[in-house]
Amino acid sequence: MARTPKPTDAELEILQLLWRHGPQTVRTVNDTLNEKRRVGYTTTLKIMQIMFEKGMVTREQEGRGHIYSAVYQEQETQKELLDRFMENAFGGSALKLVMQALGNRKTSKQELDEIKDYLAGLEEEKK
Amino acid sequence: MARTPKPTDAELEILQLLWRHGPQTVRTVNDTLNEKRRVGYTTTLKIMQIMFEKGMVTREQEGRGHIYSAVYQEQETQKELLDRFMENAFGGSALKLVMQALGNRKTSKQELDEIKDYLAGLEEEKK
DNA sequence: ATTATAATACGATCTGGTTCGTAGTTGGTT
DNA sequence: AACCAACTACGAACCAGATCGTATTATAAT
Repeated sequence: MARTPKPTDAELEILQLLWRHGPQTVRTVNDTLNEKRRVGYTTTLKIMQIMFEKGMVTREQEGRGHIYSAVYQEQETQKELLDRFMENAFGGSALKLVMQALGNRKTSKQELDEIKDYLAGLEEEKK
Repeated sequence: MARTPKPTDAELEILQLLWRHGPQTVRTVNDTLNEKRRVGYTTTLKIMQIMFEKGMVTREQEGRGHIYSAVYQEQETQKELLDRFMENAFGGSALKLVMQALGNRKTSKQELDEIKDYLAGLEEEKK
């Protein structure tokens, strides 16, 4: 029960929706998912039930059904996933990962500037 | 056969070793793996055989056994994985990913400097 | 040549994730 | 009260990955 559980791909897809649009019913989530690809209602239901058992979401009764909410915030979940990914794919090197993320990709000048500002801020803290 | 196959976690772990220490036997790979955790020899063998079938590694006979080599370079594989991960976990935002990677983590001043230099280089190209 | 050693090949098992069908329940409508 | 629509709960089926045991093969040493 201790740590924030690591979501699977299907779970992450649902978490994204809960983060973006707030607490929702299974129906709503499933409808949104079906805008992109075909998924059965009970499939979505099952996954959200599993997420509930794992403690990744809470739910409260509302009429006949439930309204689900994400337990962990987007950022802390992303941090966990990133740590794992950085370890698995980049041998733990944040440097390599960042360079790969910025390189050979159409990062806008504006984004680069934002990152530079962000870096400047970090340096301040370190001092 | 077309694209660079997406390695699983276990495969990636082995690829790391092939990238770092060059072509090796199953024995060598397995020994190295066992420095960190307990894995049976046939497990490692099996995975490397599968990787061979998938075309992720090549191998050449050498006495009784084989010497395995990675087919795809570290960087191109990392790029594939990163693209996928960025999409899944960060909704495709390189900016968010980079910030998360640099923030709340003990990135050394030296690493930060390297990144700044790298960014400066990128800006040059863009201009 | 026989044997011991070490590698390969193969298949069985286990686990976790995804998908969905079916059965049962409940609340709102008539 | 009876009915219908929508929701939940549950479990079956399927697939992929990981792990390992066993059988087979081949090399090198005696």
